[in-house]
Amino acid sequence: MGRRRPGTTPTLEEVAALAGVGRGTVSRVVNNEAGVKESTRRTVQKAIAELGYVPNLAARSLAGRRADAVALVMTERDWRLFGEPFFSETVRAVGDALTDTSVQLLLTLVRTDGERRRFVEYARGGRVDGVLLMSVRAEDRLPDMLAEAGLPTVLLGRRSGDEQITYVDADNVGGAREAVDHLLRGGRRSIAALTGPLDMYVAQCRLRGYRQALSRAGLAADDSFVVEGEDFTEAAGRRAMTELLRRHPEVDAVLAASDTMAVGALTALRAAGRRVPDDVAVIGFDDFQLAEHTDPPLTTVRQPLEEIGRTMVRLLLEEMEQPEVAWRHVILRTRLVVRESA
Amino acid sequence: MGRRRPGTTPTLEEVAALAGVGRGTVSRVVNNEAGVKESTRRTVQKAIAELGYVPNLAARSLAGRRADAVALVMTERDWRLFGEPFFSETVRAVGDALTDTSVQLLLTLVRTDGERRRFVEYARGGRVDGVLLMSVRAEDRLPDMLAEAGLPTVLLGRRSGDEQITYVDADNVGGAREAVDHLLRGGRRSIAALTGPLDMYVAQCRLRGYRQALSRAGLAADDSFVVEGEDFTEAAGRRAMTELLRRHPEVDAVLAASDTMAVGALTALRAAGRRVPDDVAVIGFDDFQLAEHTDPPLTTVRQPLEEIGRTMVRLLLEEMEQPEVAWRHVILRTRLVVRESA
DNA sequence: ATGAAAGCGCTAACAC
DNA sequence: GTGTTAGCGCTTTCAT
Repeated sequence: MGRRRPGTTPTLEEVAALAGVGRGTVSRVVNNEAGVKESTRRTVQKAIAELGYVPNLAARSLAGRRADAVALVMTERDWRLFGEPFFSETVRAVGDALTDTSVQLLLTLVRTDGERRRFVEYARGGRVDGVLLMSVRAEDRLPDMLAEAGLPTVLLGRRSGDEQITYVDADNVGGAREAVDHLLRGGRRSIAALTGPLDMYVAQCRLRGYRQALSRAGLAADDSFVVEGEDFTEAAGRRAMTELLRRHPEVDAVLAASDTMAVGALTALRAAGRRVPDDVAVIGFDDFQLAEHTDPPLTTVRQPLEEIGRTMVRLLLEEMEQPEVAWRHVILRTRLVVRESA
Repeated sequence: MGRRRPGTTPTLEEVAALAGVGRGTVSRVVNNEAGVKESTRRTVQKAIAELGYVPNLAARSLAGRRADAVALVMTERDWRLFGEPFFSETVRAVGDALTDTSVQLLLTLVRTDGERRRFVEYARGGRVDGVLLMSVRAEDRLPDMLAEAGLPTVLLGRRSGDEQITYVDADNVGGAREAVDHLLRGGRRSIAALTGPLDMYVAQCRLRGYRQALSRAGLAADDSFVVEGEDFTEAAGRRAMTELLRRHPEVDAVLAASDTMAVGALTALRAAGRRVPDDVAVIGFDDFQLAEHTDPPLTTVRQPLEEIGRTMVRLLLEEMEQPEVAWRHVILRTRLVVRESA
């Protein structure tokens, strides 16, 4: 709408008049529906081109069809995190999954409660057909507000063990367990975990996998080998590793809750004069550029972000078609990417 | 609208019925218009709350009002760049500038021509009131397509010297000149420039500033001291610096076209056994975390991103009100942030 | 101050 | 096949 000069945007009706057909026919042509004589179709298309007609999307949604747009929402107080590879990779994956559709992807960043309210109004207002949410904290009510409004909603990750909304998640428990198994096989015995903030379910899961691996190997649990990071950043990893070295100088392996944390851990280890990986092995969860550009290269637990994005989109589109399904959960396998220094 | 169960979303009419007033009155209350008796207003508000009424935005836009949304578009083939601090900082700045409005910010990423087309349809379809564009290449027609459609459009940066669309830009020429002046004052004489891709106007401007400073100081221009990077990334900076050292081992100062490039240059310099800044001084354009976390800290030419974002939003909102203005240009001053090692 | 009525541009159901 | 018609939910005159 804006203040577009009236007349600038021709309507369906004007196209119909120029083509000498009814509005219904034009509508059919525009929406590529079958059942229009080829010759009329061409006449209409010429009229459309001549007038530079573009459908008014507001009218279209109002008339009962879909908005042809979905929102991908990031709920982070700190927008700098939005520069993290995890986010940009996810956005890319979701965008890729939508390229062949006519669905417009709308990225929205929700920081405050005010923005939360505004977004709910926007979404409930029927401007999107569905919502994808990433990085949702356990206490965030946004997903419930959307779901209650009857909006198809899909989460990346879950807020707790009994999430009542459709989500796609990586097998964080299994991934962490596998990583620790790998360390154990390598002969490591003093294995520590630098976790993410434990009010996030994803961090809890990874910690659980770590503990499972140790207990299955018959090793005693020692929580002094677990240090909680305040977030998943490099700085948090550095601080956590420093604290860990203070407690346990004898540590010979570390599982970090993210690849950025792992890089932070490396820094702290080097500052303490430790050699990696001969002296201390480091495995990071997640796997982006950072892990590749690290020297020595990090072994990582890779999340299938590409597939996570694709799956989220698939579930969302399906949910838009079949509202009778209450919710579904999909867990994707992680993959251990071993990078041993030569 | 999705497949929202009918009746889930009450309409204005139902609110009016419950409150025992006309639809017009409810509309006025919802939009906070004056001229409604305080008692009626309260009655209506109670009905709204009771029904959980939320205005249908499609209907609202259709009825002639604004969409109450603006899009911030990134046109980058490579979405990884979207993780660059320049982008996230700009997004943050624009978001901040919009927090106190009822305007929803929609971030969209446009990579291919297909996505370009889809976005234009979306925007022309009246789902946004205006468009902010960042990182537009010289040959990109998207801004023109939008402007021709009568959509208020504001660019961050310009595509050429005679941009015919409203834009906000930093004083790239002045910033580069100031940086080189600073190097000259420090006694440097063999000053090189690692530029961005020269098909981008911003890169041309920074190169021009570099040349101006040298020529004003009476130094001969020597283009073998200029190396063009393929983009603004760290890798490009590393490669450009390596090439430069091959050509001119005697170089004693470098102006890099971005802070990430500057970091890349540092790496290359160190690999070549050069000491920074005693031996070679480095100044980066732009200024984010990287510059701070670099050792030694980089001197940088800081762009006022906060103010750029604010100004873009202001211009866009104004343009939405006054379509009679053809276009406006705003250039903001940069600031040299000197960080000398102790 | 408030109700009634006329669209906004489109889709979909129904006639022909 | 194609034209006609009835809304979708809201804003906005225009009466009252």
